[in-house]
Amino acid sequence: VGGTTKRPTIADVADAAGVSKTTVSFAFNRPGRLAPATALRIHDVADSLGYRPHPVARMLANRRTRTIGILTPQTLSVIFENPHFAAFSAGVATAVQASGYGLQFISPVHGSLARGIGWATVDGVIVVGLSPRHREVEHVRRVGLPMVLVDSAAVPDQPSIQIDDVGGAQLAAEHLLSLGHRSVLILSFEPPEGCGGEADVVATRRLTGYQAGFRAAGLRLRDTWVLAAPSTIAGGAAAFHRSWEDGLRPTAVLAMSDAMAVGAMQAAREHGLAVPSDLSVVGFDDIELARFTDPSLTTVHQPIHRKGEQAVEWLIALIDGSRRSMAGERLATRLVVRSSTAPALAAPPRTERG
Amino acid sequence: VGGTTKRPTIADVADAAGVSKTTVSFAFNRPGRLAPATALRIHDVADSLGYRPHPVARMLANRRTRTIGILTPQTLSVIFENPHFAAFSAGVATAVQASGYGLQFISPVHGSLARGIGWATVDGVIVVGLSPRHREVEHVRRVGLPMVLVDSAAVPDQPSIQIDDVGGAQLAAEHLLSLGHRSVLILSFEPPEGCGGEADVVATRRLTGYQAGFRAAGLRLRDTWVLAAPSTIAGGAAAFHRSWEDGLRPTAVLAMSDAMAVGAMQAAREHGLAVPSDLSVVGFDDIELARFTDPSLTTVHQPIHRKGEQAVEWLIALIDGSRRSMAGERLATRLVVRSSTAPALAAPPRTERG
DNA sequence: TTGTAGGCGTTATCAT
DNA sequence: ATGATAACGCCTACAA
Repeated sequence: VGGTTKRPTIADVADAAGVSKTTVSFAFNRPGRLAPATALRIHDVADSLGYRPHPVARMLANRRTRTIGILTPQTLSVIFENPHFAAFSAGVATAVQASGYGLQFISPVHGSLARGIGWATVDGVIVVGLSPRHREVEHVRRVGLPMVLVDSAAVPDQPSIQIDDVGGAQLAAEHLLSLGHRSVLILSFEPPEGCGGEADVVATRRLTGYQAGFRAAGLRLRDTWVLAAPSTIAGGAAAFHRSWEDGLRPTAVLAMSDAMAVGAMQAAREHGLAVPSDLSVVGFDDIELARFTDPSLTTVHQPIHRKGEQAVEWLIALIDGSRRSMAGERLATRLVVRSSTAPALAAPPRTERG
Repeated sequence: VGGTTKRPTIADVADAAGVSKTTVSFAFNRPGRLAPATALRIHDVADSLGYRPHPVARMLANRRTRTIGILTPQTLSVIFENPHFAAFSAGVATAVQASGYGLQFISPVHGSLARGIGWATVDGVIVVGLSPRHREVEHVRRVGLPMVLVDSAAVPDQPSIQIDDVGGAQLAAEHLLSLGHRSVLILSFEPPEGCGGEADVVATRRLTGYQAGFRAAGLRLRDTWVLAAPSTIAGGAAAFHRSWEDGLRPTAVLAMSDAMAVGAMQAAREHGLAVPSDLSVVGFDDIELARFTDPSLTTVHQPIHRKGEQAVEWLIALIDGSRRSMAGERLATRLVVRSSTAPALAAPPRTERG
């Protein structure tokens, strides 16, 4: 129970075993190059001393950390509570683990992402939800850190995972319109904090898709029926309540995330509305929960898990310098019709007040 | 543009600015000790060169990483999809970020946690769901890495966050029994993989609590009515289906996690059962979703977020050597009665077959 | 206010 | 099969 004795180093082991540091290093990293007996003895000595190679020193000498980072502008705590991000992280984690890499979450330190990056020991980063022209993205590029963009916008010469937000959103809108809905409330993401007024690219694309759907039906979106909220269950619920108090009486909701959609369904119930007979709801993402709500949620499926895996694969290719085909065909989205949508009532209430 | 040019070092900056390495270092770490003009000039030069201090070298010289690790026996991917773990991580992340630390997830490399630890650059670890006598825990202790145990068992001289699993489970059981239920299906965690046959301590404690509740009512658990499943929505659903096919006809379900409870509710609906009139369901954890299911879920609340924060606080105290009061009063649990439980029907079906 | 020199613990190169 | 020595990039007494 030595307490705070100094941590043994490779030199201590070398001394105790009567060999050189090189030999000890070999015992751990290239056991094949050593006489079996020597290797064994060294490991015994190391164990008895409680020695293990110092990871940081190892990284410095190797000039690689075998760790990749996930970079987001949001606070870590909101991230884990966001089902979409959690699922994405799961995809990333799967690929990372398969490649024998470590995973680090990089978030703003004292509000500064740059500072966070400055302390992160990673070989490359996956950047989520940041515009390619964002300050911090430029920073990473200048620093020369390998990087893959996700949920961002496409720029040439910059690997980025694209998904078909516009197409998916359009399908969602068309579905609702074809069911006869004309009073549609749109629940949009709130622009992420600390983003310097930059419009959230994903929200913009999805809105564009909704618009396209409306236009195809000869209609157009009304600004009053677009509400921004945090992409959470509570956020969606609050937004729906707000719209109700403002006198809006939608027959359908188009939510940019499943979390918001679930919140809207919950809020609707509290106002005595039945889903889908009184109110249809369409989400986005197709998180696991969407199959398990009551009624199950009609939503736009995107390959969240795959998105994470592909980001890692590309990033590691970038790190290894093995420039593989990073041709950016965008990942497809598709509408999944479940039980939260139904035809609009014959005479949908069109009033905007009372 | 430059492609693969060598990364600039502190020496390059020193040369370009016509000062010594020390001065450059001061410019970054102790700006106060420098003439303002000098500091400014150095920063300019550094920027134009694209220099940033190398995090790994920094760690080596400082002998601290300013990063803490979360250690779990599970695959990272299952972890993020588990709402309870996600919420716990959020709590950890909150505290970590407030302390200016980084966060790293450590998971088995090639099936070995020890190998994962060997490569992790952390000042200390939070160990989740591992028995104090687990091989890997012993390993961490021997290595002398500061450590806080969570969802584990209490041992003297080892900081660990305790929550009142037994008491909470007992409350849940008593609630159901007092409503007249006698045919109760228990959904238990599956023992985590790679745990070497070691019983999962949390599951054991909760089962003990259920038992205590039954005993207090003069009853006892029947083994046939305890089913193990993965702690997920799908796992809970599958388990309920299985029990139904086995001819079990419970009037109530006692699930060790909210995820499993939600799954059971979903499965019950598919068998034409209404919750709570035909089947009462009680969960455990009180995740955010529990308030938003339909019907909302009666469950045992535990302070998940707080659990994460406290783990970090203690760990950092350990790292800093500021031995604060780590007196282990266990965090309280309490029953939250919502809408998923109701009195049992007058004549509960007691048959175990058909 | 700034510079000199040694150390942090490891791996890699090149001998022997 | 093993060893001496020089990186790796930074920090920090201590000296000037």
